[in-house]
Parts: sequence; structure tokens; C-alpha cells
Amino acid sequence: MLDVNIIRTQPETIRQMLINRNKDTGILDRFLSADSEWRMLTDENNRLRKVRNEVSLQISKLGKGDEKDSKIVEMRDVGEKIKDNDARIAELELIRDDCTLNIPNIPHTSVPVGKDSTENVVIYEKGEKRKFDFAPKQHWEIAESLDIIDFDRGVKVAGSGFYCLKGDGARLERALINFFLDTHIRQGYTEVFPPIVVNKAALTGTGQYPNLKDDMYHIEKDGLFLNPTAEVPVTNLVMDEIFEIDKLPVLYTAYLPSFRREVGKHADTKGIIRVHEFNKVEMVRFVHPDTSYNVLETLRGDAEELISSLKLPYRVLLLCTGDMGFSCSKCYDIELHAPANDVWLEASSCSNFTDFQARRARIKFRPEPHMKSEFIHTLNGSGLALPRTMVAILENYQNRDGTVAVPEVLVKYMGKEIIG
RNA sequence: GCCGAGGUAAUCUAGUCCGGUAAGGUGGUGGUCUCGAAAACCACUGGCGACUCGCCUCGGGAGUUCAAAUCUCCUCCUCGGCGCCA
Repeated sequence: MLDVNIIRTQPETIRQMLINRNKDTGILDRFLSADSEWRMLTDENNRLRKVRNEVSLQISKLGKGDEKDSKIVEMRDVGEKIKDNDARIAELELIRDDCTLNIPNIPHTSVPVGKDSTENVVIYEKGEKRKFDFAPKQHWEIAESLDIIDFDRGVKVAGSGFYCLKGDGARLERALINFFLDTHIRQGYTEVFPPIVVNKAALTGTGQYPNLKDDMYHIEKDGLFLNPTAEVPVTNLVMDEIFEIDKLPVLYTAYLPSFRREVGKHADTKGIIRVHEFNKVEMVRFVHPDTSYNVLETLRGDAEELISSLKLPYRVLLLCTGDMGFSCSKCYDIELHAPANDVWLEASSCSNFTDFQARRARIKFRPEPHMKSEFIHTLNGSGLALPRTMVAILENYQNRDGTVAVPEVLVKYMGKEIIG
């Protein structure tokens, strides 16, 4: 959520921002028109209430008589007018709230303007793409022949888009989660394990609600949603809280399953690249506003360290305005190379949300003791999404004989060097 | 699921029966005093706005009323007891 004062005083900045993000600008005009009428009626009601407060006090001090009766009659009309205005104000507030909740964050000046993912900028590539002296297999072929992923039985218990890890597959998943968490703890994060279901307030706080509501599993009876990304429960742990300056920065990491309905998406991706349920380790940072763009680089480095340790080839993209998430002001995607099809797979997204989420979730800090509190800056990044890391490992570490080498850093977690 | 107790400002609490400007304690800041500190005393210490002024604020919403923290109805949350239960 943006500061409404910015929308009021710099509407053209917001209009250009919406155009850069490839979004309809109608929302801005609806806001401006509802807001100016709201301000006018609110002011009128303030003046009417002042009259009513004063006269009501007089009434309370008057004895029975005509003067009292006539003032009561007079105030009855004032009360009616206030009530009518309030009804209209409530309507306008719905419009205003709908607009402010749906206007995205303002991209940082360093973010390239572009219409969609084709205009993202590759910052750099690291690591050598694997070269094969045999025909590399697809990850699902490897997984099935090694019997480490059971696609059919996953479908049996939950339906299309779900799968079951088995044997060394399940163990590799657990090894990766532990390796990721251990690395982040060393990097200074505190591990948390929050609830896997989240409520509407939490989803609103980080910006998934309302604009992504159809992408989430909804437990209607209890008003809860299955976690779409650990960003939601972890960031909202501190909803409505004020940090003292000496407690900053706060760094959390969490392993948590994530759920996506993926409606309208083609189920043409074989294997585990796009699934309804996947594990992910997430990093979340709460920082002083002056530092957030520098911290974004650090956060991205924290994710890259995992990939470098696994010795996987990857590249870093700076997302353009048209492809960036709703709440971000700046976002890097990190993509792993999957050699079987020579494609890049997004395994991490690292974003600065500035005060956009903090304003929605009311997360503040006090710059100096006893001073007025200000909104904090929030950042998060995946470190990393499990299925795509698994794909990259299976495809990059495969051998001619169908076995898969275990990346060196995972050997102590796996207790073996070869899956075969 | 049933029963009970609660939700008031940064925090703790009073006020609710019986409607009339949200009282007080703690913590905090500033001041007086002091060589300095403590204590004591004084002032300030929720949000918003078009900012000498005003409006809003007692979990949320609706209603009654000239007027609602207070009365009525609905609802959310927390804690406890019972029940069920991995």
C-alpha cells in the first residue's frame, strides 16, 4: 500500500508507474475521484459533529423547557444529515480501500522499464553449463528410473500436480532443506517454523490478498488459506509491532511448504517444475529504510552462495517493470540451468518491498528512543525453492550409467556420494 | 462443539449496573530543586486534518438517542473449564 498522500500529491507519477507496469490506470482515477468526495464529506461531517457536540453539551445542562426541546429537534436533523453523509462516506471508503489495496508499489529508478518477461535484464551468468559426452536425460526420466519420485502415486492421493518423493529422493529433499537452513543460520538468520495456514489479514499484509486470491487454496469453513509462500507467515509474525532501533535488523529464515493452485496455467510442464505443492526455504529481513537497497544485494548474495556451493550454473535477472511482483520496488530472479532442455529455471526471487508491506501490515520501528515510529522496510528471497533445485541437480549431476552424483556439500547430509 | 471470563491509549488499570468533555498508576520526555544523583513537585506523553482550531479513538459492525466506552442486537479475537482428539 502506498502512502495516500503520495497518490494525492503526485498522481502523474503514479499514472506513469502504472503504465510502466503495464497496468490499467483507471484505478488511479477512481481513487482520486472517490478520495476528493470523501475529503469533502468528511470535512462537512466534522463541522456538523462539532455543532452537535457543543449543542448536546448545552442540552445536558438545560432544565426541561421549550429551549431544550427545540434544540433536541434541531439536533435530530443534524444527526440525520451526519448519518446520510456517513453512509456515502462508507461507500467511498470501500472504493478508496479497493483502490489503495490494488495499486502496486513504485519501482525503484534502477528498474528497467519493460512490458513483460522478455524485457528482463540478465545481470550475469555464473558457472559453466554442463557439457555431455552422452545424451542427457530429462529429470523425470532420471527420477523414475532411479525410483526416487513417484508421480502416479502422488496423483492418487492428491491429484494432478502432486508427486511423491521416495527413498533417496525424499532424503535429497531433506538434505537440501537442512543445507539451506544451516547456511542461512550461519549467515545470521534466525530459523522459524510458522503456521502453514494463514488468514486473510496476513495475506493482505504482504500483498497476496486480494490480487492473488484465486491462486491460493482456500479453506472456506475456517476462513484460512494454505500458505502460498513463507514470506506471508514469516513477515506477518511482526504485524502490528514496533521495533526499537537497536533491535534492527531482524533476519528470519524458514522452511515451509508452499501451495499454488496454478489455475489457468498449462499443465504441459512434465515433472516437478510447476506443481501445486512444493517446499521452499525463505529468507526475510526487516531493515532500516536507508539500507534496504544495499541489503537487497546482500540478500541476493545469500541465495547465490547456496547455488555456488552446490556448483550449479545459474544466472541473475533484474526484472523489468512489466514483470515485477505487485508489492516489489525491485526484484532479482535467480535461475538455474537445466541442461536436458537447455532452459533456465527460476529457483529464487529476491525483492525489496520498501515500506509497501510494512504499511499494509503496520510494521514500524522507532528511529530514536521515544520518537515517533516510522514504517520499516521488508525484503525477502527464496533460498531456495526445492523442486527446481532438485531438477538442476538431477540433470547436471547425472552420469552416463543413469546414476546421479551427490553434490559435495550434500554428502554429509545424504551419507552417500552416488544415487543409483 | 458446549459453558464461563475478558478485549479501554506505549503499558497496567478505573469507568459500564444508573448514557452527558475517557479518570488514574507505571514507563518515557522536558522543567524546578541539586556540585551531581535520587526523591519530591510541575508540564507534556493515541490517530488524522484544510493544524492558534477541530474531528476521531474504549476489539469490529449495526441499532436506539439531542448525546453511547456505558443500553440493544450481530460478529471477531484471547484466556480458562468441559467434550473430542494426533
